[in-house]
Amino acid sequence: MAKLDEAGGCFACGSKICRFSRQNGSHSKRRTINLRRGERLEACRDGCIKLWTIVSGTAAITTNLRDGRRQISGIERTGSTICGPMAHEDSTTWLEALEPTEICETDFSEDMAMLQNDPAFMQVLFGVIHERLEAANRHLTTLGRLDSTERVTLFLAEMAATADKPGPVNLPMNREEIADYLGLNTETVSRILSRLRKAGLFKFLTRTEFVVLDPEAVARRLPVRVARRPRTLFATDDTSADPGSCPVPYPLPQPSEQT
Amino acid sequence: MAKLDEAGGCFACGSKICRFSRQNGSHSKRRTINLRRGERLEACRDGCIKLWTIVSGTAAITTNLRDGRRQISGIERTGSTICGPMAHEDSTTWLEALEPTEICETDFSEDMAMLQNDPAFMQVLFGVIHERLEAANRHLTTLGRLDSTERVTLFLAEMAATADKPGPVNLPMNREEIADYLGLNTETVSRILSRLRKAGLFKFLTRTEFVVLDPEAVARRLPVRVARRPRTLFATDDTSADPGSCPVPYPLPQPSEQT
DNA sequence: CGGTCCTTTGAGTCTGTTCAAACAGCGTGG
DNA sequence: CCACGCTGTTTGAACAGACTCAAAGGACCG
Repeated sequence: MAKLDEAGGCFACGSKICRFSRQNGSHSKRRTINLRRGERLEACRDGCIKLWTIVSGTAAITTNLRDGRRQISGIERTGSTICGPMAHEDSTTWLEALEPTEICETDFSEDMAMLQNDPAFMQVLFGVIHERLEAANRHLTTLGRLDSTERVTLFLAEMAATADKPGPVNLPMNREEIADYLGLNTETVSRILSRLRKAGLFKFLTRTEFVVLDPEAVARRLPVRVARRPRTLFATDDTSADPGSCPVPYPLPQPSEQT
Repeated sequence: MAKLDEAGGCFACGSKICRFSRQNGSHSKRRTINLRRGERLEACRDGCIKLWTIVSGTAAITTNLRDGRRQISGIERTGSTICGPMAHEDSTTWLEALEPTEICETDFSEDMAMLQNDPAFMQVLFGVIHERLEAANRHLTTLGRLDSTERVTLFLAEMAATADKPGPVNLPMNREEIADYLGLNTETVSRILSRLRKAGLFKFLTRTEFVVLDPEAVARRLPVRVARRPRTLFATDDTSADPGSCPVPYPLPQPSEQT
């Protein structure tokens, strides 16, 4: 058995999903993958179920249309879990590391027949996918109804809000990747970043590191609230595991506010 | 007990979810709701879990930003099931009927403690939410990377592909609703519809009924494949229930093609 | 027949894209 | 150490697509 922390995840990846993987015997299906920037994980094809949890780093869920256009549908950061089957029939989708990224992969393909009868597992799986749906809907609205300035502003605010550590925010993406996430193009992103910098909202220390100078002004410019990091799957460092919150390893998401 | 059809759904709504609702005793939590155009179902607030299955008609999942901008994140048609907790902290989201719509509501709030230990139920729940995530990601790419002509073309093609019955396609939305779905504005939608009509791709019988004249040309103009109706939850009319496909009521979606 | 609501069409404006060029950072090799 | 080239970024000018504002046209209903 792998060591489990108090919150029910293993120390390797902090996720609450990997504890369902086989730990002993020849079928141990869990492994750690280290990706360098640009390296990809493709969704496997025939009927396998893999889950990836970001242990550290940042990765993009990327879709390519057949004529080369690209859309990043999600930026996944430390602690978030991606559920395998992401390939559409037609366009290609994969997970791509934006910086050196450590991923805990659990392959449930062989165990699926058993696990789909395990309610605890199904609850975790539901939680994972529900979180992604929420994020997708938020981003949908961003692309449909916010103008380019609002998109970039929201993007920076969310990168700041989901940062691992306090202090200057790490921005492990180039202009083209930001553009592909926001449905814009490189030059537009660059122009808007310059404008936001001149407006005194953000300060760029380097091209990949910035500080939010005026959070109130940022919030005032946005017609939506900035999404915070989802309820922490992680029982990281000091904040030692939310104590005995619920009997199941991952609570079914409910429409409650926990502002 | 309610009558079950061969596929495991009840006759009332055809969904495979409602069979988990209590059928007898005082707690029967299933009801049929008839909405007229414009009427809404709000996601309930405090910790309740409701699922809505569209028995007939069309409804839109609609989000309002605080400054009045509106985004329709999904068009839900006969057979699709919506999972309750859709409200963000900030903006308001609801389900709105676009035409007279019959909805089968199942409220699992009281049964949740029990049902979340029922793997069959969790599998269905997973299936429901997974289907919505797929749709959300497709639409995300549409909004991020397709131009207005492509969006409208794709929209019409998908309305045709998901229509209940063959023959002229029913389009139960006005121009503003189409615009809110596609991230455009009313006039743009109208202009593009005119252009597509003149190009001989579609023919409008009335303002809310059209025919796809040239499906090949439509497909050629699009950089993505047109999404078809998801694997039929329904064992409707003649096609009597896909025979013994899998032992569980709803198969776990797998990254398999079934073109 | 008149009124209302939705749609269509036009003219002008603005936002974001395209194309092009200059610039900055950085590693390599002389 | 500096020159060079590569890559990604910034900025500008011209263009195009989508939006705004406005007005006319249709459909429907009392």
